[in-house]
Amino acid sequence: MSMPEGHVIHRLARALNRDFTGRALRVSSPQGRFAAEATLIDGCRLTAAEAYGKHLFLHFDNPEPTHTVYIHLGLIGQLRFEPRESARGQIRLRLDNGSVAAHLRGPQWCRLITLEEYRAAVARVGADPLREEADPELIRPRVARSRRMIGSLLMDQKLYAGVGNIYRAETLFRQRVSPFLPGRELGEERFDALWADLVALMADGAETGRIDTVRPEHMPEQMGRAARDDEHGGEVYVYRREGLDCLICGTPVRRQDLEGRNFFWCPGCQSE
DNA sequence: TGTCCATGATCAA
DNA sequence: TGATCCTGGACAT
Repeated sequence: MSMPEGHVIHRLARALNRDFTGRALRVSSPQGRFAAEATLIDGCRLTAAEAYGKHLFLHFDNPEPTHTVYIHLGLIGQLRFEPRESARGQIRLRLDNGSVAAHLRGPQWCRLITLEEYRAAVARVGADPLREEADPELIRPRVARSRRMIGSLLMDQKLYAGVGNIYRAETLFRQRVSPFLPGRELGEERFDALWADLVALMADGAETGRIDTVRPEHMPEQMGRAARDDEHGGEVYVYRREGLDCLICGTPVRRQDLEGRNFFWCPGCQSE
């Protein structure tokens, strides 16, 4: 349903910029947990929505020092565009542009922050494959020095911002890289290949709202349906395909716990 | 009706 | 490393 990897956050920023920026908004917190903050920016104009990795920033022309709403959806949060009256569930934040409402439910956090705090937050975020100015050279040396495995480094938001559990598994598979390879043994070539692949995959995801990673030549007839039924909303090689045959080599896809998250991979294709 | 689990991250120890 | 937070769908009972 909701799929909060970076591409989703970028789509939300685009949608907000299309339909909500430039206007004064009614801001409220029906649930109450953001009510005091909402009062401070109610009636202010939204000047821009921005995504950095999985972090979403909404800038308002508030005369107070607190200009920016800082949202992180976490695992289960969702931001939906709905009729104002839609009252299902607990609505932490409502942005009302007069014709439609943006409803935030179940976020990991929703805070009102100052310009200084905004700058600090952005500075903490790593290279985001979905941002034009993202510079992989800033993280290359850190990956190249690291003893941590690449499967772990890819989930580190201070390095690869916006990459989540699906993109991690899928890009490692596509580039035939073992998740257990330490960063220091990755090498320039594979680092470049992973980065380029993330840029392409995530741009496509931001465009379509789905995570499709399977190349046409590997797409079996009957797969489309099975993959869509699996609910993550795209066609993939390994994510949640435990026990099914690898689309390339036929080896059963394996699942393994990696630092508390499910990791999916093909031992045949990703031997090194 | 209840339990488990999820595309995430933080905190305590 | 494990507990915790937040929502909602799948599945078992």
